Amino acid sequence: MENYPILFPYSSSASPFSSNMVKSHVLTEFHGNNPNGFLALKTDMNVPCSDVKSISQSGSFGGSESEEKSGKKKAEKKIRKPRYAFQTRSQVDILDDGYRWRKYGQKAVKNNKYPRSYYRCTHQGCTVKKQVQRLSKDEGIVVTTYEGMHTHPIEKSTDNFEHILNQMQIYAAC
DNA sequence: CGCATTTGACCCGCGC
DNA sequence: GCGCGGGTCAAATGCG
Repeated sequence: MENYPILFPYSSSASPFSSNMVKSHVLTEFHGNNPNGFLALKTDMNVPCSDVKSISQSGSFGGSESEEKSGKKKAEKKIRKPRYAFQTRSQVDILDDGYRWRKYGQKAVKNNKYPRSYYRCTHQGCTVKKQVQRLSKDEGIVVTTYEGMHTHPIEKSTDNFEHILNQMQIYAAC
C-alpha cells in the first residue's frame, strides 16, 4: 500500500488525530495561514455551510436517502443533497471528524494524479457520505466533501480530548 | 472471528 | 448508438 510519509506511531487505527503529534502537525500547518490554531480550521473553510450547491449530475448521489439504486423508478430524484466542501491544508487526506467511515471506493480523477476516495458512514441508517480528494497541483491541499447530515451521535471514544475540542469548534463554525 | 480496506467490475448519465 | 467519466457494489484479503 502506498501510504503517506506520515505515519502514526499510535495504534489508534481509527483516530488519526489521537496523537498530539498529529495535532501539533496540523496546528503547524494551519498556523502557517491562520494565527488561531485549530480555529483556523473553520477559517480555512472557504466554503461555508451555505455553500449548498445543487448537483445536477450523479443521480446516485441523491438516491442514498431511502431509495435503492434501482435507478429506474425514482420519482423524487429532484431533491439534491447538499454538499459541503472543506478545503484544508494537510499532508494526510484522512481527516477524521469523529465518525466511523468505511471506504467503499476509490477512483482516479481526470486532471488529477491523485485518486479520490469515497467513504461512507458505517452507522446503521446513516447515509452520510464523504469523498476526499487532493489536488495534484498542490499535494498539500486536501478537499473533503461531505454529503448529508449525521443523525446519530459521534461514536468516537473519548480518549481524545483534543479531538472533542476540535469537534466543538467545527460545529461552532456552522 | 469480525470488520475495514482493497480492487476490479458494473452501471448510469451525458456528450458526440 | 457508442464512448467516456464518474460513482457504487461486491468478493476477496488483511488486520486487530
